[in-house]
Amino acid sequence: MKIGEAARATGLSAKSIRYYESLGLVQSLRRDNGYREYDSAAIQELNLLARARRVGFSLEECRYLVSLLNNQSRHSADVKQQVLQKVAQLDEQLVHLTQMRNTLLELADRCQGDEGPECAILQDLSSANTGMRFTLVEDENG
Amino acid sequence: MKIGEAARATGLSAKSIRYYESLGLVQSLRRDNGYREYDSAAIQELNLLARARRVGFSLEECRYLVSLLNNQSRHSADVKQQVLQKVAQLDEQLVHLTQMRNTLLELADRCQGDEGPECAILQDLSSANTGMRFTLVEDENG
DNA sequence: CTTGACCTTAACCTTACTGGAAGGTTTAGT
DNA sequence: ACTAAACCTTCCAGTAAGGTTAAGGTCAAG
Repeated sequence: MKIGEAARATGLSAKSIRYYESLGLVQSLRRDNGYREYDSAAIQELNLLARARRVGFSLEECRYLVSLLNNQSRHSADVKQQVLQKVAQLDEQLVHLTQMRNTLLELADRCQGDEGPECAILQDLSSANTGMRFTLVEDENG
Repeated sequence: MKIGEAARATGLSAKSIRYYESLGLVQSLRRDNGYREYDSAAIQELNLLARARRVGFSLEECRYLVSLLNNQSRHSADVKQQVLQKVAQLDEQLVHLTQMRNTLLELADRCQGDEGPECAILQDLSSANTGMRFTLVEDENG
């Protein structure tokens, strides 16, 4: 298999495959003309890279997963732990994105959204960020 | 205000402030010794940048928000639309991350997680990804 | 007079690629 | 045999949003 076929087979771009090779994540044989050649074991590795990337693993994490794939004395517990750790990371991200989303919705709710220039959103975002839910008010004895 | 104070006041790093200036997102006056000087209007812009970044706006989107902040004939509807568009983007991301998370949990469920090398996760990830729930079948009339 | 805390610019590192330049190879068609 | 399309090769540059380090100027205190 040449790189273009390998790309179509795995859903990666040829560019990405060369990039992964430059990082030592996969190897390729070479034909006499210099073209890269991929066998079924290489295609397996590329599939792992493609799919692991799609579910959120970084290339360094993929490097570890590929090493496990090629290690016949691996423990499946190590693979599982890596996956569950990634789930925990995604959960953190989800919490963060949800907070951002809710903040934006609260801001949008307080904005008229008309032809006028007064805008609660801009007022809020451009003022000092206390991070507080309540506003400080001046004392009577100032 | 010097850049360090401005940084502490807004929660940005001095480095980021210089970077934003290099992109033309904010301006600064200069003292005789070359130090940057920030007035309250500049601090407002920096606050907008800091907080807009935190809720997910890109620097290019921030550029637009700053231009609205400085445009007295703006329409608050434009600000609101930008915010709601960002909410929609975050919603897309949330869907995507949630799918990734669920895929990973399904994979983890099918893995023993023991000392042995057999691992449903690696098997799944390294095999061809149809990504399909249904398989394409050839037409009778070709 | 020196130390420490500031400030300045410039240049490189990061992640995970994508695009393009400049050129070699193969294949199909005429 | 010639040519054009469709492959392939390497290398260089750029993206977002800064962080890090280097090398040096400025300023206040002790």
